[in-house]
Amino acid sequence: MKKPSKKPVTLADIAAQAAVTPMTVSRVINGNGYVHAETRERVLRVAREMNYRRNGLARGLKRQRTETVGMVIGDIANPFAAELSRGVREVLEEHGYTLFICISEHNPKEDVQAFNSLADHRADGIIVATRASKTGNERLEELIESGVPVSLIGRDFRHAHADLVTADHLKGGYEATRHLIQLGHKRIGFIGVSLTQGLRLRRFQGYLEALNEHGLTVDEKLIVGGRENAEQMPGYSTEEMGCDGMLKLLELKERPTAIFARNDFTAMGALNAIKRSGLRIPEDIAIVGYDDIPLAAHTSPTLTTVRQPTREQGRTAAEFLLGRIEGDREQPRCERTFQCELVVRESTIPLTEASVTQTRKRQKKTA
Amino acid sequence: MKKPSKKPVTLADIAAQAAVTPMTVSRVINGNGYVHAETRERVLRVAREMNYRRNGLARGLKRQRTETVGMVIGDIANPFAAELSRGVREVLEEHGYTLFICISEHNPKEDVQAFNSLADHRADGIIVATRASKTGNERLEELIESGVPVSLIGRDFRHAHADLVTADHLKGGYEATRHLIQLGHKRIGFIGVSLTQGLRLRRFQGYLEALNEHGLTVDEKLIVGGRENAEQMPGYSTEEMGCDGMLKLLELKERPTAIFARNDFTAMGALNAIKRSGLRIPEDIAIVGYDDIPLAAHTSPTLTTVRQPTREQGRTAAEFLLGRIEGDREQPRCERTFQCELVVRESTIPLTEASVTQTRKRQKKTA
DNA sequence: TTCGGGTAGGTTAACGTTAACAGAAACGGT
DNA sequence: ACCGTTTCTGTTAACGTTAACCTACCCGAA
Repeated sequence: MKKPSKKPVTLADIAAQAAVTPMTVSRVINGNGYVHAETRERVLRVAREMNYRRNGLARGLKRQRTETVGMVIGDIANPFAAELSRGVREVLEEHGYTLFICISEHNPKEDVQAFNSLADHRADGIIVATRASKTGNERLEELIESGVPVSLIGRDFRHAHADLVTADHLKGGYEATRHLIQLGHKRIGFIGVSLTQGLRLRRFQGYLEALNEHGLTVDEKLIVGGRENAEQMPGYSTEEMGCDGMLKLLELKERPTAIFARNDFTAMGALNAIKRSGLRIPEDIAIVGYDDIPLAAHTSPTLTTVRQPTREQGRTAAEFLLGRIEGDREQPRCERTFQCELVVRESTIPLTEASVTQTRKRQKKTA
Repeated sequence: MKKPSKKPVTLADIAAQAAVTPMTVSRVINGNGYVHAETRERVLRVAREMNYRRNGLARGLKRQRTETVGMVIGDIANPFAAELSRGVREVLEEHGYTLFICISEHNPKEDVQAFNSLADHRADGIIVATRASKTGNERLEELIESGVPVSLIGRDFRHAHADLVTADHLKGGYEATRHLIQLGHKRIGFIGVSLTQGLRLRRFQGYLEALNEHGLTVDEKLIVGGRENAEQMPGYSTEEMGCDGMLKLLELKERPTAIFARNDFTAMGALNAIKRSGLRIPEDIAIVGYDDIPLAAHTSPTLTTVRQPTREQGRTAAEFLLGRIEGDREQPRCERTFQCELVVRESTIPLTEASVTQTRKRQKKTA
């Protein structure tokens, strides 16, 4: 006896069928208040039979919270973002919240739209993992000030009432670079930023700092790959950036002996460009990536990279957010910075005199 | 004069401030009905000053639609899913709909939860891009029958009132395999399924069909990699599956001369396992992947693979869904199957007698 | 002058749920 | 027998928005 019901079943429908008031049904569904065992059974049976589903809109409207959290991500295909979202979900689920994800495609306009959508639909809080932008930050500030709980991950933006989770990429970049320096490298290229825009990228600052502290001069020709408008270019992937950037570096008269790439995808692009040119890794050129994506352990050679505790960052951001949602929304900012860890694999080995000479020979051949 | 307002601003607040009724404010905000130009300006000014944001819950409750679409994805880090979601978003945005994404982590239970969350929050429709499962399909059927518009992508499940978009993976798998056969390969391995479970995977069926049609026997020893419970194993990535599977194949007395991998990640895992063992690609072992993810053009050697029109699938699914939402929800199923395309790159070349002998020699050395 | 139609706005009542309160019955202790 | 407490259920009034209906004015045509 199934009806091809058009309108969804409401509490009132169940109430009528079970000969009680909607309020009683509500109590049964939510399991609060006193309801006689017999009544409860009857109501539950009817609800099941009618295939009842609560109306989250009405419920949210009345209760002034939706038990829903929104997360804004720049790029859905990024394993880093994926891992973050797993951490977030783990925590939210434990507390009965649902996660809805919005994608901004690294576009500030879409960023703002995502914030608005989530705010309009009254998500109880928002986790933001997109890169900072002027318009985005402005809108975010308004939201925070209007009382929406916000938790930021790795976004270069601070607000007294928005929590913040980051990893220490300055140190991460520093240690990656120092690792190469300690292996004997003096000409270390960086792929993935333009010199003008790159200063906002912490890991790049770390690179510069390491060079300076070890008395190496920064050679602008060794810094390649950041197209200013790369983010607007659809389909211009970061591995392409790594490949293109590396090719540029290989054309130099004085080639770098080591590469620090902005992230693992860029590193993999560079890695393949190097192989394609007939040079060997790590003997001819060493390479360090960033993020330690799963694939980094499965390239050949496997990739030395910098790992950040990604899932933990997601978990922490979610915990901060829940603290704000269920506690004092006006409480001062919680902030936590995670440490990164250099993971040494096969793509970096000490630079020996032998390999240097060998490189010179090859260079002549190629030229 | 900013107030640290706790409660969000409502139409009534604006109405009071602008000396009109909430209804008039509603008309201004939504731009329908007659409102005097002066009044409109005044209301808009007040709304802006008070930083008004419509309450999507109340609005949705009253209008019985939220202009929101949910999409359920198995794995957020998958470039294929990412591209799908881009296509979906493109279309939705044109029509003023917002996309919320739920992740099921390839877990049927989470799948059902995602369906429920979206239905409870009254998304106007749901796009499902997760793998079929018993519980998932059951719940989906209930939803569809209760009138929720549903559009499926590549899910092995049919319903008279749910639209369906797929690519012809049977043919894709067939052509990938035939390509290898035409290159002269006779021992072609498949990585990524267990024989028992694999029959549901269309591309694997295509593989079997191609072998049969060309008079090659299917050797069970050449089919590896599908752990029955791989999906429940957290952190067991598909590239790991490719690597492990390949290692198993390399141990065989009679090694395959070509590999067809379930997807590009698996192929990359296999590719690196082969390199690590000292064999060459494609001379010693040829390899074909599936999906044509961006990285496939940047491995070394670049990867021969099967491309499916991913973004188009997303777009079509979204168009079907909107047709159902804005048109007749009971209309018969729309169905569209896209064709796949073999993309030949460097990882496959003709198998020559020379390379066969060479392989034999190497095999002796290794052994 | 009357009438039709466009313009400008207000009034009412829902959408589905639940917080808050209220009434009544049942129970246990003195 | 009486009173306080626990159990069970019902009533009312919101939450914020908008569809539907209604009133009133103004303007030009008949």
